[in-house]
Amino acid sequence: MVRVRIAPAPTGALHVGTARTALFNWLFARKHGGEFLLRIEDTDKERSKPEFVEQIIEGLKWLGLEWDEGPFFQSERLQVYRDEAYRLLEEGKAYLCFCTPEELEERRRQMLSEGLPPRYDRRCRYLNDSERKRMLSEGRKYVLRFAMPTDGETKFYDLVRGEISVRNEELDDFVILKSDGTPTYNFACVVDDHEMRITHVIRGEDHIPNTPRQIWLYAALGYEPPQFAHLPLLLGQDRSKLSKRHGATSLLEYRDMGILPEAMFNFLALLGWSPSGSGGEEIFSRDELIERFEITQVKPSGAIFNLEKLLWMNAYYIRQCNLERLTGLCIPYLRGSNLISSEESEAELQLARKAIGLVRDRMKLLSEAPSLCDYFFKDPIEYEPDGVRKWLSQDDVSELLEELAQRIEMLEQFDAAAVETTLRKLAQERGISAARLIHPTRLAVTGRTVGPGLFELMEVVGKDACVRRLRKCASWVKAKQQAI
RNA sequence: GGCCCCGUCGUCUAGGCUGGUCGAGGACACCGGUCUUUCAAGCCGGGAACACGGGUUCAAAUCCCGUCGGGGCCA
Repeated sequence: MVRVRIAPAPTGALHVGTARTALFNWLFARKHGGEFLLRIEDTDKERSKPEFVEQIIEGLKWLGLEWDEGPFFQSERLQVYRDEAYRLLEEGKAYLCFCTPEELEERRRQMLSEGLPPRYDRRCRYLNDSERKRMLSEGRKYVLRFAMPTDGETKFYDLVRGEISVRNEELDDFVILKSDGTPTYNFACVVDDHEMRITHVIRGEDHIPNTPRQIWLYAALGYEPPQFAHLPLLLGQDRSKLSKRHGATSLLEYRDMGILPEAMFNFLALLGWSPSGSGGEEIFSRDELIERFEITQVKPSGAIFNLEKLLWMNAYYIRQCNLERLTGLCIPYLRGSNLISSEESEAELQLARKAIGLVRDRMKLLSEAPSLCDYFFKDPIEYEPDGVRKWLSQDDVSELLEELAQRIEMLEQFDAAAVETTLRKLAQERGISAARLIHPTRLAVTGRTVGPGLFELMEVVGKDACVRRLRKCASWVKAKQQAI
């Protein structure tokens, strides 16, 4: 039975890179009918915060990555790590180290100055019993260090990269239990992955250097090691690891700016992986991704997080989205811009639905909803300067708009078709192109030069508002011309 | 600095294991055209890449070696 996990530290918001790792684990589990677990690595008391745990959970749920077991908290398992660490001590596979941070720092500096790599010199590994007893009786603080083999080579097979090997002399005797009794990352990770019966460790490439150490821990503890797969890192524009200085890195930030979860899911799945022999398709449903996902097809090289492409994909999913759901998703943004009241009425909802239906093709982010459809909810307060220059500066505009207002006011049946007929007829009578009337009308009604088809838009805005706006614009133009 | 990983259009990638079908395919972005009341969307078209050098081979994006470049980890 395949069992995988995501093990974030709650020391910050859920990073999109972590989300991508979670996604690949989830796909792998679903693909193989296995289980996906959530483990919170909160042994760092100082930096771990409950609100980050909440955010991790919220983010994973938003993306639709439901876990089968957990969340487990490392902070609740400290005794387990201690027991295992002391077991290694008894078996002679770990030892007490009394070196103080200051001593270590000094020796490190010295090694560096001698041109040597700064590694722990293992002096406490060779302490004899009486020396050790003396240190203990002096009440000196100690850590537990793992006794690494000093020669030979460690090899492992990575599902993404193939064989990876390191000479053991490169690895020093790392700490497994700190002086305060808390475990280090590598140790807690191995103990947990074993106990949680993890079969495949799928994580970021930044963990490759940890893997050989962990493999030795598995051996020393008598555990069966899992398979490893190291995913390429998500990169910023400059090809360094994606971080805050590249812009938004938190999954929830993307949610808040109006990315749809299915767009993020699809996008993230295609960073570092794509279905083999794909004929250029980019849009995949969850089920298709599960079906086609193959961990061994993951590309080993880093992938730049390309916001442009995410936005394109999001726009695609917005266009595909069911209108009812899309409207619901836009409501908070409309409310935030005071376009609809906090307890919206049925009428407001209906208007929002129609407005969103007309502007959705132009929307890349849900957060654009207010700026795209504010004129459905309130009269424009100004006109786009470019539009004014182009379409509202002719001498006859004021009169044309006034005339159109009058004719529209007379309409008994006010809908897109009627407005179109009325407008085109007026243009024809005056011997001008329809465009010469359409553009000023758009400006008058929406304040903008761009937007949905004018006639459908006017139908939604409504007769009274259209007439009022046309007249208001007509007099605005007149006043402006007289002022010159 | 040491170790490890990586290197196909600007970006995400297909192809690489199993060399010839690759005169390198798709997508985003960009440019042009089309549709059209505008902007989008759609459709059609365009420019744009196998990091470099050396092998192996009849034949290399694909296999081998080296160089360069980038990144990660440790400090």
